[in-house]
Amino acid sequence: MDKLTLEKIANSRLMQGISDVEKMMVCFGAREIEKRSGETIVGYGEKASIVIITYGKATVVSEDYFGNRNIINKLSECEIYGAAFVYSRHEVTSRLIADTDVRAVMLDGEKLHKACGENCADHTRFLYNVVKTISQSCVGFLEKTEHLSRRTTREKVLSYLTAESIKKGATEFTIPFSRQELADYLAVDRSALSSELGRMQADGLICFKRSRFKINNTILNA
Amino acid sequence: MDKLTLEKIANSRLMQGISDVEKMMVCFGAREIEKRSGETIVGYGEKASIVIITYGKATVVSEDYFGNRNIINKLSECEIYGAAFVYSRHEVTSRLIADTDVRAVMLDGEKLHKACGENCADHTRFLYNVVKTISQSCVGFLEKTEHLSRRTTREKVLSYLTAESIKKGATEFTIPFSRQELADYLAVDRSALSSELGRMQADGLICFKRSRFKINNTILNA
DNA sequence: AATTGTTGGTTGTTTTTACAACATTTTACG
DNA sequence: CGTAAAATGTTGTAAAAACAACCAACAATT
Repeated sequence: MDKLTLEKIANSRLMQGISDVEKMMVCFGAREIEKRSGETIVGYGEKASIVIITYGKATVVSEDYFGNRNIINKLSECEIYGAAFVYSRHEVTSRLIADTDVRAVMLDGEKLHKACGENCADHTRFLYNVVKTISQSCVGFLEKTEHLSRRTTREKVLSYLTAESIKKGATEFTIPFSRQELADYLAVDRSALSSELGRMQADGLICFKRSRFKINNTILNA
Repeated sequence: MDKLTLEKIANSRLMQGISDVEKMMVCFGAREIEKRSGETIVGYGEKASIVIITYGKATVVSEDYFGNRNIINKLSECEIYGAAFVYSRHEVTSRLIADTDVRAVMLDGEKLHKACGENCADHTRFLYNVVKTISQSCVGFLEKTEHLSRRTTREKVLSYLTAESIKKGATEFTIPFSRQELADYLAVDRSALSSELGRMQADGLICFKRSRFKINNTILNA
């Protein structure tokens, strides 16, 4: 495992405060993988494992039997996928797709359930990091259900954009989605989303160009 | 803390395999509370803590500024609330409401972050239980977003009912929601939900009476 | 610069939903 | 048992979304 890969892994939230990251990789049966843009990194029903993205970007999706795509979230370098499936021992019900060429490290699901037997500080710390990471993604899902629970497209968009604005700490920001992706994230029709965004701009609620948005303070009166 | 309360706590998923539950309660600054039906057990923005329901039932909700209620899930005896907020250190963004008269035990959020210092087996096991429990609720949210992402009321209902059927392992089962609650869970209008359920019954997809549902195998062709 | 593909925007039509108002059934309780 | 209150079902209408088909802008490639 090269220096750079190890560095990316050490930077992931899972490995904060771990003294011997390399040893952990051995413990958890880490193996490096490479995928081309568009390929599936982890598919439905596959053996659960934790994926750490070390290079590139990826999207977590689920699709129903009629091909309706549902975007769950987006992952960048140093971010992880799959922990909730590993530790709940639940079947993998989402799919991880490479947006770009991707390098990643996969930690074996079964090995993650076993401590190293030495009850070492690193394993305890790792478990704590897992708790924190999964909790954060849990709160993230909670936020997404907030958006999805809004009745109109306008309300969904406002809910998402204000949350994003708060996260970025600015009224002007770039979102990580194309139009089609934003539509799939908010579970609305793309063209309907485009129309509504246009109306919202006409109403003075927002300004936007492609994926760059600015929300106006008039938004509070909407 | 009386025998029965302690027993309920020991039965919660958080305490599986813990040898000295009573000592854990001391470590985590457990305090017992009682609420009347309809009262708020934990409100928005309150100090994060883990709540273990020892008697009664409760509902997790969030409301937007215009009073639209969004039901997140329902909790029964031995089930827990709040762990994701505690460990993500995120602000509490949902509200826990008593459906019936409720007795519960609250574990102090700050104390949960500290091990007992003795690096004891019980604390390690507890942390592992936390991981498992939060992972399960994470997967639960994932499932809920599946329902919410469907475009029509019929699809939302089918998605929910088939998931429920699989969970119960039977085609006939009782759901934990009233009509209004199911509507708030699936983010649709109550009367529209009633109509749609009627149409679905007329179409031979389902049979129902109040909260008792039976899904037909014709559902596979829908 | 021309070509091609991708992305975003526009418009009109059909379907679906929200909303409101009311009818019916069930439940709680004096 | 009878009545009130709550829950569920029904219907009609107005609003909103999905859908489809198309156009415009932009990016990448040669």
